[in-house]
Amino acid sequence: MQATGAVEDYLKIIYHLVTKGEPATTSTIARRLGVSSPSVSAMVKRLEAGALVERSGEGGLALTSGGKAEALRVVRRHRLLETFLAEVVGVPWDEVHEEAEVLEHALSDRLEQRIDALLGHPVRDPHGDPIPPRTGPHDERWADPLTAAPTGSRFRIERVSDRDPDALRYLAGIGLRPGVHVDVGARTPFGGPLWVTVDGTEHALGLPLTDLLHGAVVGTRP
Amino acid sequence: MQATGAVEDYLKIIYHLVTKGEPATTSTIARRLGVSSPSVSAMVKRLEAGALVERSGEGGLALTSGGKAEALRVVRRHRLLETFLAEVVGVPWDEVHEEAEVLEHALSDRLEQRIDALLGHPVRDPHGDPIPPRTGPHDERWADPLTAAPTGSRFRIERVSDRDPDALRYLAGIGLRPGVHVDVGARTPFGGPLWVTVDGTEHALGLPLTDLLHGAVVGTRP
DNA sequence: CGGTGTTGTTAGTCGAGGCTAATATTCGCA
DNA sequence: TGCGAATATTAGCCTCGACTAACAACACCG
Ligand SMILES: [Mn+2]
Ligand SMILES: [Mn+2]
Ligand SMILES: [Mn+2]
Ligand SMILES: [Mn+2]
Repeated sequence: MQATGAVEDYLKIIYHLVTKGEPATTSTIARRLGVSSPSVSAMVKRLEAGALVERSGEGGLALTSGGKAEALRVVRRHRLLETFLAEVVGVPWDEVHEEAEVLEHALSDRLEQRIDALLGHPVRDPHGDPIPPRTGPHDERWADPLTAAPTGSRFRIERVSDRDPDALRYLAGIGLRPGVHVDVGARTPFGGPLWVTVDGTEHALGLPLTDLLHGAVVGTRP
Repeated sequence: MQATGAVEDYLKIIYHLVTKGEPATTSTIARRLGVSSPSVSAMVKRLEAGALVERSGEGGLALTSGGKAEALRVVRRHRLLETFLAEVVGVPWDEVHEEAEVLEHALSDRLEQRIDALLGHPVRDPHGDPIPPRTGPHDERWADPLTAAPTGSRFRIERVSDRDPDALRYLAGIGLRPGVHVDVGARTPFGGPLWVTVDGTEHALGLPLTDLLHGAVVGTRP
């Protein structure tokens, strides 16, 4: 089957849902892609005919090995482009995702390899997302969200979800980027904000925000 | 009307034909685009409905002001991308055209402006083609082909047609690039090669090649 | 003057990728 | 227990952009 831009986007979404443990169903795909359910039904039929996805026992869809390989190629192009745009062109980190979402479908193998070499074969994009290698194994596992970190712990941010530009700008503004350590403070009950200290300054982060930040506890507050 | 990638390519081809003084007809467009005549007929109908082209008295099609503006936007993106790929990414000059042919349809205004600024607002692409400004007048006129230069003259190369990668590689190999001066030697009769001296070395160039090189006579051989 | 290309259009078809409306199923909850 | 909401599919339609087959209008040439 011919991997058009639309096909690539569907495969990528299914890949993201599956690797986050969320079910890849008609409705979740439709919501994430901003498309009607019948459109997804029709596309899934084409993807099945092309042996890129299959119905997986429980609930949703799964990628076949061919579908996963294709999805990884698109994810690789996306994250390489984000890195390239940020590091070489100077595009701010809250804009790179949107640009890469389009360019990922127009990048040739040849140019991908040139960009990869120019960047020195990077392994993480500006949001901390791992860049799948051209061949060989790839680990997409997400670390725990900051939401899950216990009070009094020290937390190292590894990945920041890149889908909301406004959130990204805010987070960058208070110094929250991959690689940064934060001290986890009090948790306000009933869905209230979580207090964290970054660079000596305290901030109250709402749940929508703390769910975007993933990483690992690396000790206790000094 | 929605300017899809296909529409952009049609407008660009019509623009190129018209500015070279060649008629923009169904068959010339079909040949250049590698597409059937009926496909062109249908697309031209859509372009007319969208007020992007109109039948021009003699022979072919003409761009409306809206169609020309759209064509210039695509040409600008194409040539900016070629320049960017060559200067920043290090893509060889015989490959940039093919890559830009695809990327030109995926470049946002925002990114276009960043690249333009990063390059210092270039006015010529790697082949010497003028980059249309974002607004304001643009001169696309082609200088004379080397074919027309008289024996014994000194010729300054301004533009090199970028459509044939093999020819570009060959030309670069013997030092023929925009800005270079050549001494025009004997012209072999009956379509035979033209002798030119570049960098002190004599080369015999066939007609297909001398037609790709455009520029101006800047004096006589010293 | 009568073929024979070349050119352009129409008619009809196709696949991709979207849409709405209608129709099951199933699930949660009063 | 039964009703409404969510979920998925089908049917039917649309646009875009390609294709082939067929046909008309000309031009050129022997
Ligand atoms: Mn995309
Ligand atoms: Mn990212
Ligand atoms: Mn193009
Ligand atoms: Mn060029």
